[in-house]
Amino acid sequence: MNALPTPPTRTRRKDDRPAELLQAALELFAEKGYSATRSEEIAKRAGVSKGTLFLYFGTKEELFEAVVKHSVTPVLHDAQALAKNFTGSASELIMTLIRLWWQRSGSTISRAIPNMLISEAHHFPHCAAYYEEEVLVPCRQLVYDAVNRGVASGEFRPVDMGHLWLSFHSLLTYPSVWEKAARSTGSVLLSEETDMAAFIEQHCQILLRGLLA
Amino acid sequence: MNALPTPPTRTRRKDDRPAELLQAALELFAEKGYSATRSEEIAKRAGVSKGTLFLYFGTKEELFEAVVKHSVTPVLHDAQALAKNFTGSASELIMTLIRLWWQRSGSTISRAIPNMLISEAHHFPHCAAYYEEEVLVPCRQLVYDAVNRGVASGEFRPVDMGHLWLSFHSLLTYPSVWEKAARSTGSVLLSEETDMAAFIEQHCQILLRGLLA
Amino acid sequence: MNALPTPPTRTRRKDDRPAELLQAALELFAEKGYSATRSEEIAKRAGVSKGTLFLYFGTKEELFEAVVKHSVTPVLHDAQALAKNFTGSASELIMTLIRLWWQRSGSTISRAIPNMLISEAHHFPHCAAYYEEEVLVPCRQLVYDAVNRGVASGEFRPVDMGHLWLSFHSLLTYPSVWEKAARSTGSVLLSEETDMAAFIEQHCQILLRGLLA
Amino acid sequence: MNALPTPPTRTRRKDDRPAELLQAALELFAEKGYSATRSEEIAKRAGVSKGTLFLYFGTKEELFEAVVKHSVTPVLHDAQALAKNFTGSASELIMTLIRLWWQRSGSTISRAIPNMLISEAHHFPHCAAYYEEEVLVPCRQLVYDAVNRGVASGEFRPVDMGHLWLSFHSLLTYPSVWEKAARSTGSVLLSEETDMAAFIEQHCQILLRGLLA
DNA sequence: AATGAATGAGACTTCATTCAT
DNA sequence: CATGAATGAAGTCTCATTCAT
Repeated sequence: MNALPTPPTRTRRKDDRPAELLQAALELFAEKGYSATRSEEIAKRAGVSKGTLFLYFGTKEELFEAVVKHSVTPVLHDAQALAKNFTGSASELIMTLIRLWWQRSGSTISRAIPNMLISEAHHFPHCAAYYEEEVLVPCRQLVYDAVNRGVASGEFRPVDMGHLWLSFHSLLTYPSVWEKAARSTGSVLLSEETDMAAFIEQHCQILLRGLLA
Repeated sequence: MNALPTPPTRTRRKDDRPAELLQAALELFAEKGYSATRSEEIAKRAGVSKGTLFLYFGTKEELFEAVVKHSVTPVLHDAQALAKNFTGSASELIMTLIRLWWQRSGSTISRAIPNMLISEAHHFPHCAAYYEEEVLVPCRQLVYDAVNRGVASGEFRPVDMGHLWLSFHSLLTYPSVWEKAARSTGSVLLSEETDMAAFIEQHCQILLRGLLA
Repeated sequence: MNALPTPPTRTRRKDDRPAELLQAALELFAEKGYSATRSEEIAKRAGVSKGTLFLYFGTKEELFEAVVKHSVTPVLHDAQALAKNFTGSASELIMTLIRLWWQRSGSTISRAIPNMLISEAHHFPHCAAYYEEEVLVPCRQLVYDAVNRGVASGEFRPVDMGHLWLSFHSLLTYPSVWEKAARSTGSVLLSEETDMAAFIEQHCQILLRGLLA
Repeated sequence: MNALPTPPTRTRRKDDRPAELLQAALELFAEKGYSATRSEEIAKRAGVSKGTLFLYFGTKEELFEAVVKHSVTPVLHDAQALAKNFTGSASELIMTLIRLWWQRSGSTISRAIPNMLISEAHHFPHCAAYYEEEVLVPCRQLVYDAVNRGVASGEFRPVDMGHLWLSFHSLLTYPSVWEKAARSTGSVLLSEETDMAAFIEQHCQILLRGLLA
């Protein structure tokens, strides 16, 4: 009754703002896509005014690029480090990488990014190119190396590597697609209740089993 | 003054208008996505004026819905008919269905539809719901029936059917994603030269092999 | 009382619109300058909506450029034609040219253009460059030729031609400056009632007299 | 703890702030015009923060007004003093006044002011009115008195004084116009290399000669 | 039926000014 | 006094849709 919550007067929080804006932007981009999200909405969700957003990120496009880098880069680096030191079988390496990706990206809100990058690439051509070169190429390399190790050891039968990369790309991409589909229709088939983790697990196991020599 | 007796053959007849508009719309939607395609462009490609477009389809959204129905329904019906009369093994049935889908949809311009429906669903909520109920649900049923047949006959090991449907949904969806990605960035990894037919073939074989008992 | 003026419903006047918009734009630019004039205002004065303006001129900048060309080019061409065929003395030629400029430009609303081009050049760099090359250079040439003729015939004493061009440039420019000054303050000194034609006449006569050998 | 006995020489003293801000503002206004100059830029050039600028001058408009007064008033006062005590001919008085103006204003950065006042008057209506009353009116009086003296002594022929004032107003105004034109386009005709002092000299001599009886 | 000129809501971005620290 | 983070009004341009012809 008498304790009004802190009145939302202009607070100065220079250090926290970027992260707050990034988070708000990621959430809204994930919910509605890039172009359907209005800048002002992002600002409002971050608790600041429209102007403040543009104080930290000069352009909607720049903001998006920051969201992508912030969300994607650390996971990729960790995956590369993990692969470098891995000692188990090829199947185990692949499953471990997929699980890492799932925990850090696929199961989080940032899973929305890949499909957004694809569907709305014309809004941020620079970022799309960056993603291609700095994210997708290294990812493919990880897949190549892991599968080649398995083929060399006789664990896997030989397959076309270019096409196999697409199999994994499709996997990496799918939660993004699934989320948007489930979110935008009140989809029963693709409901939020789906246990995506279990799907990923089963799908990978089928794939790996199908690769065995 | 002297009207020619033979009416000019091949003259644009108004009966063809809807189909021509549908075709133009499909092409442009596939190239650039729904919202990036301007109504006027569609009209121009169909050789009519902007006003005429809205004469046949009251709304851009309605037009899109018509495009979807026009492209998707016949394929689905043929697939259902095929499955009903199929006599071979479960693996063979699945491969045959996938190949039918590939020939009639995945390899044609209409493959762009699924991802568009997902990415831009907020522009046509009604159509997205229609697609869910009238297309995805029957598709899933086809997968269920085929796989169940295989499990029953001992050809496949038992797996979670809900998750397996997602494996197939991801496959049905992927060419759409791939095309947009390859198109919008000058992607090397996802280049237009990729032999998608071969990828589909290999991917399915890995999946089916991974399902074997 | 009972005859309401024609209701301003959407009229289609494709042919007249550009000229109407050009006129409205010139008036407002002259009143308030380029950047202080809002696009919507121009549209409103021309009796159309904001969107219509951009239908005919893709950009505010383009509109301005059209205004400039429309206003300036014909006068320059006529002046060049006049000079080519002129047979009287150098003083007479100069007075005739100045009077032509005054009647067709200096005394009309388009006199506002020169100073606008100077003061707000950063808003339309392309147009400023065009004006320099296509208008100012030819103007200077007219002055050069006329004065040189006078010097050659012994009518004028020799003076520095570069500086003399500035004397004329300052004259060509001044009504633009004067108008804006008189308009923006309720200036008594530079009041609208000033007889600019008489000023021009006197100023030129002083200059020409000062040039006599 | 141990305060140095000699206070740091040349330290920025707050007494200098206004003058430093005024100088920075004049420079930037001269370079880019009033509205194209951002407040923050002025502050930065003066070595203070945006907030401090508004501490000394409550408004951008007030700042501009201070710049104008600071630049213009002293020169006017000196010119008035000079005229009062002058003993030579009318032509000599006029040339002397013009040279004073040139040295103290026309050849310095503050020459940018007159055209700015005219072109962007709508941003500072109050200042424009002040300038009219406190600067232009006295200036005209100086011209009137000087020329009348010449006419009375038989040195000049009689001319319309109102129009003659415009001749001088155009001269006082022109360097401002010329500078902006030369600066904003890479003008060849109005290049920075022009010897404006020589132009002024020649132009005045032509005018005075044209006035001789 | 067909046309295409006209409409106007809506989105991004700038920048003078305020105010908590 | 000084700072600079925060604000929000204002302006340009796009494009689906309407409607006079």
